[in-house]
Amino acid sequence: MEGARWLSEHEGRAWRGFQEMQMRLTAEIGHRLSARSGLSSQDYAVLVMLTDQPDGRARLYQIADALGWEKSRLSHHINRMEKRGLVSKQRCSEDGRGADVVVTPGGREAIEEAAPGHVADVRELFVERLTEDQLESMAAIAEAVLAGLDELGESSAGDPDQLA
Amino acid sequence: MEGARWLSEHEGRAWRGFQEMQMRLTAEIGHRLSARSGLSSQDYAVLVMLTDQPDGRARLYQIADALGWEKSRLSHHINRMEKRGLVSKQRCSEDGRGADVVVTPGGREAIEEAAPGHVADVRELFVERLTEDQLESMAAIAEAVLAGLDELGESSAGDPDQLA
DNA sequence: CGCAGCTACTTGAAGCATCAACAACTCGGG
DNA sequence: CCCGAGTTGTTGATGCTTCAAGTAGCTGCG
Repeated sequence: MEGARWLSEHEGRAWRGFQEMQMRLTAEIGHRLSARSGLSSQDYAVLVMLTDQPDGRARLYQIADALGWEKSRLSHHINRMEKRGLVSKQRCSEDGRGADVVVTPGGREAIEEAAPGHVADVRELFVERLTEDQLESMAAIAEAVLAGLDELGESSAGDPDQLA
Repeated sequence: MEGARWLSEHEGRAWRGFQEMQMRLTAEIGHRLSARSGLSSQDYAVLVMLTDQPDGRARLYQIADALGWEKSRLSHHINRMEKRGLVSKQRCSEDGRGADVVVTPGGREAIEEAAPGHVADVRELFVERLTEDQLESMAAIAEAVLAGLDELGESSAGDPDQLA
């Protein structure tokens, strides 16, 4: 604890504030979502991604990329969603190893029912709490931090090991 | 999707930015922490809380309150940390049902070794990416949102169900 | 005292996330 | 054509989180 520069009062307030907001806000919003619709935030994210596609279908790797998830996590999750009838999987034309994921009518209904309430929660707990300037700031802050994260894996390809 | 007011471009940028920043930043920082020190963010949070106490000890419910965790989660987690030698549990004087959690020397060493690198990561990936004004904004934003969340459970006690 | 109800913590089951290993396929060079 | 290398997805083990139920000790009221 000697050599490193600690966080100043100012910096600490921002960082701890971010952390606590992050935990409590996502917890509350996720809890409300699943209480009302039976969908977890993860289910919701997958369904949004799929219903954004014109044909309601996407390859696993496309979903994983869009959501920033690991392949294995998605594979497990899609299996669970399939058991609940929200999506179905089909061996892919064109590429014999791949699989297409398709929203089922039930999945579409679930998200269409869930979305308005979810947006209302985001409004109530986040958007309405902030001024125009603060919303603008939040977007800029996220952009700056994400740009920093993007720089990391940039030089030597993807994110794995970096071997020289 | 009809009755509810959707998010404007402006609002959506702030919300989605927050979400993505949240996911990627906490993932990266947590990953670095555990790669270097073998401590998860959760371990780290528990150890910080304990080493903040003058005697390095606290009751389970105090830790749970400070961290905003559920009792059961903490109980499981402390058991795992105990197996790894980071903390130890003692039946409590003064209250026969309770248990005190105490940092072990090993736990203290682990966090003292982990802290400088962790702070450096927070600096590199968060603090240094932002201007003074943005740090100030971030703190104010968190405060505003957290105040909103605090109002929720305020009227009829804790956070459970709300029955009237 | 006796008992109801509270608080503090534990437990077990089920779902979810992560990691490492693997199987199946495609693609490009010889 | 064949082989090696990369891509796509699956699987199983392990650890973590949540939920509901349970145990044990405290507190207060008749």
